[in-house]
Amino acid sequence: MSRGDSYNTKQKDQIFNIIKSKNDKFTVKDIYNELNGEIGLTTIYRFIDKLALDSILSKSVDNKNTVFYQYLEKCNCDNHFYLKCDKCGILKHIHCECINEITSHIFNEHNFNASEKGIIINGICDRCGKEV
Amino acid sequence: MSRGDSYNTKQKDQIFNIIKSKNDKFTVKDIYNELNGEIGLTTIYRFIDKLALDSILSKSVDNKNTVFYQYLEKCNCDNHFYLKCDKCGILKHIHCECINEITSHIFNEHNFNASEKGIIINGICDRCGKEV
DNA sequence: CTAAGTGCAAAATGTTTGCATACTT
DNA sequence: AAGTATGCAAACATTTTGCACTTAG
Repeated sequence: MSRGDSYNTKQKDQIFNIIKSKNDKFTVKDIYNELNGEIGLTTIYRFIDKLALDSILSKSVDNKNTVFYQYLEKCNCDNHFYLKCDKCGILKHIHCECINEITSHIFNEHNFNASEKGIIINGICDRCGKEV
Repeated sequence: MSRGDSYNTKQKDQIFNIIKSKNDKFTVKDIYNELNGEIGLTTIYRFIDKLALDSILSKSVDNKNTVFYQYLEKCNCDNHFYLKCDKCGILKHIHCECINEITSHIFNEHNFNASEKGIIINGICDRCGKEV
């Protein structure tokens, strides 16, 4: 299981299992709490940092300066991308052919490789759009 | 000049002028330093927070947990969007008709309003793609 | 056996808050 | 005059580091 680390440990497995179980955003503290302090904060920081660096997690800040993460599930298909809400930060996983056109246009015309970690398009999600 | 604040002050003007002069990302400290401590850190935090909340600035964290901002210049044209590099965080302002198709597709088919603050598409920029 | 990972306590950093003062309208 | 904004110092929270110890390969 390539996760950017070299040795497999009980701690990494536990942390990764919790992460996989989340389809919403979470913080380092969330993981720590869910483990009832079984695993040291430092370890969680170190491991999550790696996952984010490997683009297995996305990393953001909200307006209260809370740093949060979200699991980017790798799926087999190539035709997928994410919609990310500027307000609540949620990431929505979308399957659609349309992404191929977008990607190649942007690559050819604008010299930008948008495909590496999956495209994330920012905006305002359904739910937040209804508020205010 | 609508900037999400109510009273106009010398400090806000000074801060906003510096921000407008930057076409690259910056941190709160950067602004503070550029002012040689003329304006208190607290004031800068408070004002920049508002600008970010009003989507006049984009806000992100890098892998070293440094929070940085970038000025989202409003231009008159509707056909513009941003490409944001996942590595260096730079935001590139792009004019292209293509964005209209993308936006309306995503809105109609995926129920997501991507137009509110200008689309930001994440990926790997030209320069960073060549490194590694 | 060696390299890598863990976790504590301490240090460093970044951000927010309370409050008295000053400025805008 | 009333409502905001400022800036300092202090409080707070988050993240990183050093180090001795444990575990994986």
